[in-house]
Amino acid sequence: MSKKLPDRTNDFSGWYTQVVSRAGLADHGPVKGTMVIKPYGFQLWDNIKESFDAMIKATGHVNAYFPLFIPKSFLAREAEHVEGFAKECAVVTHTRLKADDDHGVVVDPESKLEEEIIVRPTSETVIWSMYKKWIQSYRDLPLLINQWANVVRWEMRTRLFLRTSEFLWQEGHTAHATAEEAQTETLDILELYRQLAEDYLAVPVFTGVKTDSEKFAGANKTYCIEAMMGDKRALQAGTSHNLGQNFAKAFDVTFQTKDNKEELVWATSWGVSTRLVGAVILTHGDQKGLRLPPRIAPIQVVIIPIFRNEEQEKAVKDYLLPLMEAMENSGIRAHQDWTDNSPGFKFNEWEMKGVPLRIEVGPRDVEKGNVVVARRDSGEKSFLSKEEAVEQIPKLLDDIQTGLFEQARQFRDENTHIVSTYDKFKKVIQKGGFVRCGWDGSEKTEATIKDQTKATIRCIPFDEHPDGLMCIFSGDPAKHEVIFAKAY
RNA sequence: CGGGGUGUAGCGCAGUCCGGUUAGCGCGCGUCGUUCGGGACGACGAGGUCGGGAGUUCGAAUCUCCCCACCCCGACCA
Repeated sequence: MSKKLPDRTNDFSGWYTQVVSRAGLADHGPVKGTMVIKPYGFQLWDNIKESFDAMIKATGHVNAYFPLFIPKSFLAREAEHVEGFAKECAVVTHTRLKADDDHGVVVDPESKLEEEIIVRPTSETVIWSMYKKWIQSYRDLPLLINQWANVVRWEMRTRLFLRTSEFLWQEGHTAHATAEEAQTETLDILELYRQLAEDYLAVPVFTGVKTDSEKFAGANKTYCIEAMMGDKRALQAGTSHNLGQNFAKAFDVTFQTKDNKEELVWATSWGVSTRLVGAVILTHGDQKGLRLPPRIAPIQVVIIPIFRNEEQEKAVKDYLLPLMEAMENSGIRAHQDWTDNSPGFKFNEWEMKGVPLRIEVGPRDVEKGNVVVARRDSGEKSFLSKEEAVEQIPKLLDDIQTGLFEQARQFRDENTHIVSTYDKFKKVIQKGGFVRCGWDGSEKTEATIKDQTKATIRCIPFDEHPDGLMCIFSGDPAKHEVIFAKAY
């Protein structure tokens, strides 16, 4: 394995693959398109998960778990939904194997299922089949349930974290008495996603609504957060759907109002996935590897001891004790690396893994009462007294958190262009970047542009100003101001 | 599913065209020693049904046929 990563500007995708592997985040599973999330990668996901879990619990949501298996017929209940997912469903057709003649196994034809079972690509259908039982009165509403689960979508082209056949996510499914309430929920959750992305992952996002062609199959409206990756392509980082009464109709879920009328309930669903880990890598990584935002970093501070003999080793170890204790008391996730690799090797290794702060402690520091503190974001090294270090570390971590966000936002803004001619549009898209421009609202325009440039409408941003704008393609008055980009 | 490619040690590869002793190399791994403030070095060592099957041959990683797997490029997607 070569020591240097592939060049991030020329071979971004090679760079990504290597970072995922060499930072110890994930590996390929034995079945094509599957992913093994390794401990370091899983801690990262866990921290993201814990952060969001706290947010939804604080807003009245509760967790539950619904089955992996869904009757095949359920998917067909909602017309658009089935069309959207049919092509990528794994199907269970048999329930057992039997020994083969030559020491293998074959599917036992006798075990064929009467009704085949699909592996959930998303859980709307099972959940709404249950909601039908649980909802009778307006008193049962709103029903605010989330689940953390795996889902399977049989993808043709996969990449670790960004698109895998099986992935982990959370899916919220809520039921409400009124359309207004459902709409409020949809947007409230989108706001939580924005906070998760920006305040925790330090990934700046555009918020907005999807066009009809890009919306979730079965939704009335899909809202999203869209981020720009280091190669100037867009990544959809989270979606929140207003499902209207589509699933209530499909599963016949009604409730009695206060004045004893029977009405269909209103629904939302929303999800973020392990793709967020990919977003962090693609947003903050640099030529040395990962750079993790402190709030979600599995290890926030790594300590590299330096010594030449047993005497020095002991001196360093003792010297570190109070420092470790102080960090533990302030809730900092610190790790000492006592492996027998050389210090230089460790520096590179932990930089690859993206640990925000590194502390070096050697004989010279012990003698002077110092430590060396190095920032992963800027590479800057400073020599601090031990006491200063204890005091400065939380502040440095905060600095890095906001610094990474600011850096990413600046990069995104520099590469988001307002253009008014299709020529200019094509140039920007080809070079890489986001385009903000007018769109006449027609699906045909959208499809033609996609065909010609590979760029899609990532969203109609909430802060759009379509007045006076012309459509970039047709020249007609714009119905919306939209953001175009090539997407993952 | 179409087009292209690759299967040899944990990983990356050479050897295959032109069959011939004991199948190599780099990284990694193990033991010991010297190192250690930006990817250390030496010595010794472990590790292979050469993707699978059948065939040709005195002899097959190498030639022939069949099968399998995976990767890359085109139509879908969080």
